[in-house]
Amino acid sequence: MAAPPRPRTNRRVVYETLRRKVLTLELPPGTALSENELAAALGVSRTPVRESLILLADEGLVQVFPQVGTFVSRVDPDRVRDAQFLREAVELAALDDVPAELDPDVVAELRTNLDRQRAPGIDLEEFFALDEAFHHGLLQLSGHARAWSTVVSAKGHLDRARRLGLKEKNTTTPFADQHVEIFDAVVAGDLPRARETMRTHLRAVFDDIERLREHAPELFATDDGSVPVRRNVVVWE
Amino acid sequence: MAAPPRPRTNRRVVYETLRRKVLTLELPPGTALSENELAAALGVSRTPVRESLILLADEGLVQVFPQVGTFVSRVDPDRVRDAQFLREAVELAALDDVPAELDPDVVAELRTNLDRQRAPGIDLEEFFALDEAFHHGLLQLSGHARAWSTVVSAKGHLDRARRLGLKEKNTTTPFADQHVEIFDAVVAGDLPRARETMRTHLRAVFDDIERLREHAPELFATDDGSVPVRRNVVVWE
DNA sequence: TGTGCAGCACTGGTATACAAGCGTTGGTCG
DNA sequence: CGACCAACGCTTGTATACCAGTGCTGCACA
Repeated sequence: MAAPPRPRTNRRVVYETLRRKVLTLELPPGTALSENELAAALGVSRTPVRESLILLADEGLVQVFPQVGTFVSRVDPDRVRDAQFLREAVELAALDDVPAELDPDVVAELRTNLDRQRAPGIDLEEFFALDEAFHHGLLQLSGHARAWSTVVSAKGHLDRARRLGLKEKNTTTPFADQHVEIFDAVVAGDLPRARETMRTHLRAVFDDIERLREHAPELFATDDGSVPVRRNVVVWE
Repeated sequence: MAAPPRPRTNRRVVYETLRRKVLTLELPPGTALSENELAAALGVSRTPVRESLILLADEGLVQVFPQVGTFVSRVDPDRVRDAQFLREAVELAALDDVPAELDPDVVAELRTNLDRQRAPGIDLEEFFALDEAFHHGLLQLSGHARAWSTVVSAKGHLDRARRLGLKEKNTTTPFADQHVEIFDAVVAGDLPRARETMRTHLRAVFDDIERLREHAPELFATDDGSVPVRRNVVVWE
């Protein structure tokens, strides 16, 4: 038995906390993150905070400017495209490897998942969690579950764009329906339909970006090489 | 102009040094890495060393066992498979997006690259660098150059397996020939041949693994959950 | 009133000190 | 001779101190 021990170090806690807040937009793009302030707020020293920020910077979720500051990165449409390309490539390739005999446990899990996705008035974050689990489950069917973690690490910008899109639309129904269609096609062994529906499903994010850039341009990166700067603000003691 | 400043901090230097030594097998799988020893050897403090190790651990190139030690990870055949799957998915998907009109600059670069690959008695590490540049160039042709960095981060185990295979075979010619065939097919617009040759080319690594595991089992991971332990050794002062 | 410059507050990068835990090791006791 | 156990040395995790660099701020001066 090779149970991988995941010690709950402060670094892991801080990393997961910050990553969640960035992805859920609780920390909006452009927010200044001071290592000292974060450390004080989280009740730890700078060390675990700093090490977490380094990992987040490696994922592109934050940007570190030495001697200036650390900032939640703005959503970069180029990175969204890169992540979408990678994700689509992986998920379509996985569909090609789905065996004729499906793992019944995974199939059952996926059915339960899809039912929950269509619960009326579902919370947006809960839908996202189910969405992630659904796509992860599809990769499981093809025996490529472990490749999912790499995709997850790479698609931070993509996830933020999708959240922005869903918040604006305020409905998850079309996506849940597409999930059902993909699932049905996989179960039926209809590979071409599964591929085509998946491709359409994954490319939906592109429909939103341009409109979103008009609504909230401050959340998106520009290519003018500008960098954030510190601002002194009045503090009410 | 958005020139991304890449400050040459100690952390960056240490990270790149360690990563290179792990990938080139100069630091063989299983090697114990002491933060203190590395810091002393590299003439820096523990901080940049430690931060580099955290990044390498995130890539799976080293494993950190709290209060026990840090070790160069053994080549994990499962991870090799995962990375191969991801890489193949990305590179084949990129071939689908190659436009009819190729960027002449990139094409010229690729030609020069291929000539160098076939230089007699080429050094193995130089061949690897050209190999990487070749595949990166193919992604450039399809406009997905940035996705390469994600693939690079994910394929550390794969690269080490390929180096082991090439060291054993002691010839790079077949791979250079495959590169030429892929390139010719792309230039000729023969997508099916490009895809098929690429697939064969990328899957060659599987041919070696089983044989290598017999030759040098200590370089490969096992699934028995065993972890490295420290060994006190006699030192001749 | 406008302008320039010096100081200052804050940043992340690095070095160092301390804490907690594991595994060996060597001695002691049965 | 064998088994246990306590102490030690090394590990990584965390906290803290110091450093160089950056950009704002407010005063001095024209």
